[in-house]
Amino acid sequence: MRRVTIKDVASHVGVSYQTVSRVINDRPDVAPETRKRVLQAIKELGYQPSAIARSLVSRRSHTLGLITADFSDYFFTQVIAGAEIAARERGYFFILGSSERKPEDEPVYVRLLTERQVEGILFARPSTEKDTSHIRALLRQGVPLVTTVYYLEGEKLTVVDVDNVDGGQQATECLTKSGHRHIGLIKGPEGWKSVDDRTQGYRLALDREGIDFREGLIEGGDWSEESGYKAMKRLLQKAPQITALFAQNDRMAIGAMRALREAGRRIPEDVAVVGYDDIPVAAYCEPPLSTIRQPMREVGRVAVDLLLEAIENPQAEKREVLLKTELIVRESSGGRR
Amino acid sequence: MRRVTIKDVASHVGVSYQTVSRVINDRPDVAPETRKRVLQAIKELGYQPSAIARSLVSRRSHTLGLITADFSDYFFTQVIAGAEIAARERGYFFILGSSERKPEDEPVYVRLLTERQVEGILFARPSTEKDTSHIRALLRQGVPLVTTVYYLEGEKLTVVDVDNVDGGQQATECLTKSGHRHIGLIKGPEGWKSVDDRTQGYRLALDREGIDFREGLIEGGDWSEESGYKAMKRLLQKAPQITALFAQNDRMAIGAMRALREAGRRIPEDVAVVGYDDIPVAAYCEPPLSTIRQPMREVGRVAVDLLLEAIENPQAEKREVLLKTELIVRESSGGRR
DNA sequence: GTGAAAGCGCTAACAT
DNA sequence: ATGTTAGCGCTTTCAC
Repeated sequence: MRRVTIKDVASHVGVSYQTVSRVINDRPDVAPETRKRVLQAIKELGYQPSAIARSLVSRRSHTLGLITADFSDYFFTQVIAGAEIAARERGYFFILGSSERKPEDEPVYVRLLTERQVEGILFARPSTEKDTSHIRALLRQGVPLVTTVYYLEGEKLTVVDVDNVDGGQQATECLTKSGHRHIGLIKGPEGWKSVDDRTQGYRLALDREGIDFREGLIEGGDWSEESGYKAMKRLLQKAPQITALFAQNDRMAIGAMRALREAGRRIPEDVAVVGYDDIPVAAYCEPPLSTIRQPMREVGRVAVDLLLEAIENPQAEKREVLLKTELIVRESSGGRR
Repeated sequence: MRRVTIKDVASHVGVSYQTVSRVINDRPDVAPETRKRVLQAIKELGYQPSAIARSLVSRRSHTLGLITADFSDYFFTQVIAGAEIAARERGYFFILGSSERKPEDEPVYVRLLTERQVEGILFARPSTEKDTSHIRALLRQGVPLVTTVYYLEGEKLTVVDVDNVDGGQQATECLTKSGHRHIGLIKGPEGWKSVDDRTQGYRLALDREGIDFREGLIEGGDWSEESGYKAMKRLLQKAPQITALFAQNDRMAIGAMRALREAGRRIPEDVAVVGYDDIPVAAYCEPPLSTIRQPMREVGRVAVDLLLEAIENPQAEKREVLLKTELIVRESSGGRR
């Protein structure tokens, strides 16, 4: 069962196959009558042009590579959704090259992606890579490249990120403004820039109120509910005086709220809580979780815009785009005290 | 900045480019010394074979198409993650062809996918399509095709699904076994086979205990927390006697639990609740949610296995594979009454 | 063991 | 307006 090719169409109509090419590419120089017959034959034979053959000659694959690490992560999943839609609107497709659970394989996927002639690569994963030489190699080769929330030391990259300093500050201010002075912090894992940024925002908000930044009020988790739960337990142990908590993502906030309930602390009366992300369940937690909403899909969309821009104009200046967050006040943060 | 081709390598070494081809394809007939020099040149020049050119001549793209509808859906996201890993292990890549929010565009993406010479297509989306003619066309053309949880009337498909009848029965039995006789049901949206199946399981479990199946205990949602919340409110209105609830996914269960709390019903003392999916937050709800765990990643993995099987052997018999669910008992379902 | 020739399906110049 | 020639980067005969 051979595929129908341009030549089959041509001989069926009785013209040269180049004429068929003209028709499918909507070129002007072809008689209306001929065009009609060609179109008819295309339909009859069920002809579909081969994108591969086209790519070979045009040297444009209209394909983008996507490197991701974790499909369970709500943030990146949404980024990918936004990116996918944006790419499709512009006539591009994504090839999936995830490296879930095996960051050490990433260089391999990147190579496979470039072998497939992707015109650019989007890195939609956190900055937890050890080996970055393959990325530097890409940069040297001039492969268009955009990352989301991922920076590379000593290299200028085009990255789309969320203003996490501001976000962390918004979250914390929501608490300080209610009069809280002992505000616990549950950080995300080491090595994430967003963690450092949100922490800095936390610090700025405290400073503004003249509250000391104290390590004793800080614990860390790995973004999971369970880690938030455990961090909160430790925090309750070492800093029982806290009256508020900023958890750097909603999942940890939810785990922390469970620990608080188990410890008999009421939310928000005894301990006010603010999360980060605004995942769908946040509004239905007990109590509904105040949080910071991030424009995740927008991140993906902008990333694709910049990637296509870089493809069009490879020597364009690399730049960093920061998107704003929004504070969503629900019940867990309490009112004014 | 031209790409380095096989010919560049050849002339650099001083051999014909066919010899280089032999080396990169690990063919035997090449002198060890020549091979070494070629390999050396490949490294020096940074040569990468063009997968596109290779595909053109070999007529194998080693690419699979992925049709999906919603990256926010935990189930399908996990299926995709499992599928992606399985595909990569077998040397295949996925091209993303989602049709999020625009099911009417699906035929277009399918066409674009086949133009890209995908060797097979995985449909990882629910069965809510109106227009199915493009899928029937694919079937007629003999394009290898596997779906997850999607059936097509009047066509024999290879589909990987979860045994939702059994799952619904497990969920409901967990409630009947505790002595509940007035068990409410919050269904997912119309048109989903999983909804019908879970409902049938609910019915079977009731039958087994000699409990009447009553429409008055049933409400429907759209899978979201909010819809579960509203459905529960309606249910409380029309069937205040219920002492238990089976919500067909966790997100609706979480919404329902909020409605129950607001109505002053304790969980599980007044109303026991069981969900479906075992999403990550389920264990950290208030109270922790009993639920049915589905082997989502396994679904993706098996789907890819079957797809590659169909590619190898196009006339292989189509078949349906049903994976088992697992009841996860936490607090929301209560103990024995 | 290696090279020459042909061709995968298509586009793009150049003829006519 | 249409056909001819060449070539994209590679694999695969078939010679030598």
